[in-house]
Amino acid sequence: MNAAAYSLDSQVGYLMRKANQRHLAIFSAYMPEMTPRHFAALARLNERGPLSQNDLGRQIAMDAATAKVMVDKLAENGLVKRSSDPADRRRRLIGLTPAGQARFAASVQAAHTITAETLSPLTADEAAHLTTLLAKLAGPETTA
Amino acid sequence: MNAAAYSLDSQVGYLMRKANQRHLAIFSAYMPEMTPRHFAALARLNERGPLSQNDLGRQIAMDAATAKVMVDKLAENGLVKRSSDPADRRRRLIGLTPAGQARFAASVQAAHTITAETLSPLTADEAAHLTTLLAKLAGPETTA
DNA sequence: TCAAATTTGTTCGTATACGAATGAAATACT
DNA sequence: AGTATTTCATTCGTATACGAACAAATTTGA
Repeated sequence: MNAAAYSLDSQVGYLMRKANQRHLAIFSAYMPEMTPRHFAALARLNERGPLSQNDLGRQIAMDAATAKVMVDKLAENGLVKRSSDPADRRRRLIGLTPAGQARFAASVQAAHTITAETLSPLTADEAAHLTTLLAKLAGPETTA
Repeated sequence: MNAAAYSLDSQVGYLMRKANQRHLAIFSAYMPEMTPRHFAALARLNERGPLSQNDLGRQIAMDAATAKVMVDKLAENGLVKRSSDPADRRRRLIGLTPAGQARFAASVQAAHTITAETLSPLTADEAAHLTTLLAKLAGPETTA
């Protein structure tokens, strides 16, 4: 491997960083009041119902410390509420409030637009293929 | 668009975040002494020769403030040196030191391994296709 | 030639992510 | 039952990214 032969612009890692940057810019344009992670949390809670804080974190690929900060913020904004789990006193069950459900429902449209806009340089076939390939790269789905 | 129909696990943004997370873990396992951005800077400088600080930042997709911090650190580690541009007194030309060149040369192998490991869930054809698609998503190449 | 606009690099503030260490509670194992 | 291990949530420290505002230098255009 010759050092001169290394092409930064064709490395997956670099391309993912750039593609993700572009995506984040699109996201923030269409959904300025939330980050992708916040939206992911709402989506997951909407999909699966109340989860413990750590569980929620795992199911949207973030560690416990990060999840805590995020849940704090969502709770501040009234989108989520914590209740204690009678079966396990360590746990704090996180669930959507009505406001949280409403916010999620109101944002789904924008989320679809964001995905579409992000994928807009690709044909429909290419977009579908990319999604499939990324899913393989991303690893298992934490379906728990 | 029904809210219930929204599938987080098939959104490009979410998949890219997860894929990137996995990639970062691999990177840090094979090249613990550097971040992907630091390596990108070395690669770019190796490829194109000395660049002004802001230019370097643009060519590896980071803003001026971030580039400054990174260049400071690379300079601390002796991988890069700043010289003033006689033609433009605002500019600080950033170039690889011999140590920087050596570090880059010594890391190229690991970089290839990182890319290969990141792409390991895919066949060779799939990997090539993914790279092509990501390049389209990432936008233009700042070839300047 | 000279005023206006742009570019360069810097600093500051803010948001974000995560590893590691901790104490409390639950579970596993013997 | 009782000890060891694991899990939950929290806190602290550290690294990172970027927008915005700024002064100095350069370029543009009248």
